[in-house]
Amino acid sequence: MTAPTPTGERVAVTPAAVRDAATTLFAEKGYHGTALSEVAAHLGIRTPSLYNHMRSKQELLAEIVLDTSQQVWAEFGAAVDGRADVVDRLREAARVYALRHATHRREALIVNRDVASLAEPVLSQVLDLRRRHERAVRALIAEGVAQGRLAAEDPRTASFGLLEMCVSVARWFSPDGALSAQDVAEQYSDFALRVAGLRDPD
Amino acid sequence: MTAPTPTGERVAVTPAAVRDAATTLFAEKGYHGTALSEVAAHLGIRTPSLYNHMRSKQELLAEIVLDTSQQVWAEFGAAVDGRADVVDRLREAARVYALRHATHRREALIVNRDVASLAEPVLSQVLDLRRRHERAVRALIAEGVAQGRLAAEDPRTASFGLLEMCVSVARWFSPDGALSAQDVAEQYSDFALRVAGLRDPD
DNA sequence: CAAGCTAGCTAACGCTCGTTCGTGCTGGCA
DNA sequence: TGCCAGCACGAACGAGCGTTAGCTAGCTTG
Repeated sequence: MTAPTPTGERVAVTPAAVRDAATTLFAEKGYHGTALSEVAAHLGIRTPSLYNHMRSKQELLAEIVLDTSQQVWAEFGAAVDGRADVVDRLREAARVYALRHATHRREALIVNRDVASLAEPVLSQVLDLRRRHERAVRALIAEGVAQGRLAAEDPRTASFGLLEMCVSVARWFSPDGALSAQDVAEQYSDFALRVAGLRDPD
Repeated sequence: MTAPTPTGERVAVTPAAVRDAATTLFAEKGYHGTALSEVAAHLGIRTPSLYNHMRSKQELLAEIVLDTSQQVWAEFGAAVDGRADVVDRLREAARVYALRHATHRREALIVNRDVASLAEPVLSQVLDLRRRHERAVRALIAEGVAQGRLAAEDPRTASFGLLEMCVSVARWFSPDGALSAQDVAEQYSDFALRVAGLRDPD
């Protein structure tokens, strides 16, 4: 059950462990920049042994990206669900999005860098999920503007800026830093509302 | 002087043309995801002929990324130079940065995606330039806060969010869209000041 | 018209990649 | 105790990569 591990690790090699190692390496060096031999070395086994736990390198990428994209969409739904105030909904949507990019840095980096390396049909599914998310945020901003609560002159531009700002958390956040993931998410949800033109911020 | 061009192009093949083709393809599919054979096909020549106009694939990447990074730093200097008001300086710094990401989309995408594929010593130079830029923006924010003109509670977090928001322009902007690069840069410089906590926005 | 440079070409290199195959050890269960 | 499934292994594959070498057609220059 455990690998001989010439590199020191002694964790069980499972499909989840393979995926985790691939996630780390894909995030660090990119999909095309990572060889399966590196994934295998990270687990202390030889390259062909990987195929006892996965079907292909492409499927590894597809799983990581699709799962993450679906979770983003689900979290957005949960964030806005049951909140009446449009500003509250937007704040919470931005907060969970920023929080995810602090707590799931590796997956976020892969989604934003290697989506172009995905094969169909997963590529279309992922792009569709991403589009739905952006449109939903844009609609929130537009609703806030219509109610006079927000002052964004162009909801599309604002939604792009706001979302990508949250994405960028994955590029610098460190769990060892002074700020916790929750702290950062809180700050970024404030930033997001300011970008959307919240009147009289607290 | 002109290539036989089985693919239809008939422009002269020069070092600049090779770099331009590589820029387009690296931006689209990533450094490791692009084969030199594709660059050659894009120019209507065979792969080995590329070596009459370049030294290596790695050097192609290094030139693109280093040049761009240096220009960013130079533009920042020119933007803040001679402006007394700290808010004006920050606004202009954000404006030129956002503008560049609309007008030089391909280069921006490469810098942000493939910097990890750079070899030393260029890697260190690029990271250093990027760090200088971020620190300078952070200092502007801190100065604005000290003067009571801005209300960012953490200049570091704000500078990251603000800069990466501008970077994201490269991911969606289209010169064929309704907004010009200047329009977008204007909007984003407003966003940036709001993120930095500008009091009573116009 | 001869010489020489430019820049294209084909062929070939050494290497690495993702993937497949068949073998053999090993540990849990009947 | 004997069997069977699980899983790591070495060997090998075909393909594609970046790069080099050597050749040649054509333009420029005296």
